[in-house]
Amino acid sequence: MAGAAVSEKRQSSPGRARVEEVALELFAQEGIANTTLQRIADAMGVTKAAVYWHYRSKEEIVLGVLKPALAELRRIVEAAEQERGKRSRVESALAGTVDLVVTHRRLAGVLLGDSALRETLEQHPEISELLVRLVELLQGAEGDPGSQVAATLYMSGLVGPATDPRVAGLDDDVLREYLLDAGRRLLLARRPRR
Amino acid sequence: MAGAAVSEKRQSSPGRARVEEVALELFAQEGIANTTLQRIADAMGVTKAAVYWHYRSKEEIVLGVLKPALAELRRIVEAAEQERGKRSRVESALAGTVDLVVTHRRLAGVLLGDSALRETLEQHPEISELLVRLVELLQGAEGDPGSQVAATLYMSGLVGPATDPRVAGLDDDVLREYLLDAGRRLLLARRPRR
DNA sequence: GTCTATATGGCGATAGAC
DNA sequence: GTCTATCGCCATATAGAC
Repeated sequence: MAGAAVSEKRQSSPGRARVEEVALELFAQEGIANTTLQRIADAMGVTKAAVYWHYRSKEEIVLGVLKPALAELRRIVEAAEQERGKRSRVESALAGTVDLVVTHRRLAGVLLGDSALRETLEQHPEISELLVRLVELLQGAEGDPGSQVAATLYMSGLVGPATDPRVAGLDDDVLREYLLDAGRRLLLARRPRR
Repeated sequence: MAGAAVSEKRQSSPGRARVEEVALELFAQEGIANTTLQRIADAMGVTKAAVYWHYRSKEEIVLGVLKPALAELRRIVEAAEQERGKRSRVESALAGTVDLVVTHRRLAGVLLGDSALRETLEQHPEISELLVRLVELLQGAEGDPGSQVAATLYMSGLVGPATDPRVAGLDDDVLREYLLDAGRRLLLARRPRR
């Protein structure tokens, strides 16, 4: 605790980085709920108490793991909202989310796949507000039921390509193109009026 | 235990039906992991031990709740496999799964949304084999990566429309049509070759 | 079939020595 | 920063009376 305590830099220490690295791996493999502090500690070769020196709760570990992805998602949403046309906004949000999922598959799988995590995220207004903005972007701001159904199908569906072992072998660039194709058909194709 | 023990009918007693009814409600509202036996018992106005008289484990309750949906899914898969053309098989599997999700939204939400449940289902070969056959049907038997991505996006995406509060107000018939539209665009639209 | 009471175990989290 | 040890809690599951 030499000069580190000065002004409390919050977040990011080398110790935390190591914890979050192995935690992500375990979260992706076995889910958050099944990943006990004991297993994280075992994987690091230390004890629970050593892990807990860096954090005050398990939730803090989870949020630490998710933080980079959420920061990136925020940039994606804000960039998409800068686009002028409706269609451009959808395209931008689509390209951004696909890229995020493809390049961070394990993290995306954790973020999207864990139902218990949703409750946690809803406790954090700045995060759930971000997700609302994302869904609105994907809907194309139409707000008609057809667009809502398509948008929620796409959003919740991303977990499949992120975790399905059958697509795990695809290169990033290949998966990205297939996902963009699928997303465009779902979100941008002309739909019958009702 | 008058004449009920004769030949062990397995499954389905009036007592089990009542348990599974309230269990489904709680599973849908708060997830399987958060639904303790105590809460099921409270909702029924009895004690944990009374609930446990009908079952040997919590997993048996979960499987009991899921059983009707899985039986229906089996009929859907087998019917789709009887269709002759590739496209007909996709159409049939799509219509069947959409109908299942729409008419049993809460049950579908539980079945599709719980990540811990997947591990349980994978322990039962006859169930996971059924899901494999379903994915193959939705892929159109092509097996190319684009079809795999689309199929897994659709499958994992169904949980959204099944649970999203923004579409909860839609009538069954309306939601069914929107989901069929989305599914057709995703699974049946011509895709660029690669 | 339902009850009270308890066994059994794992979890997150803390205390305090080193 | 890491350790040993332990607390407090709540979960599933069981025993046995009624």
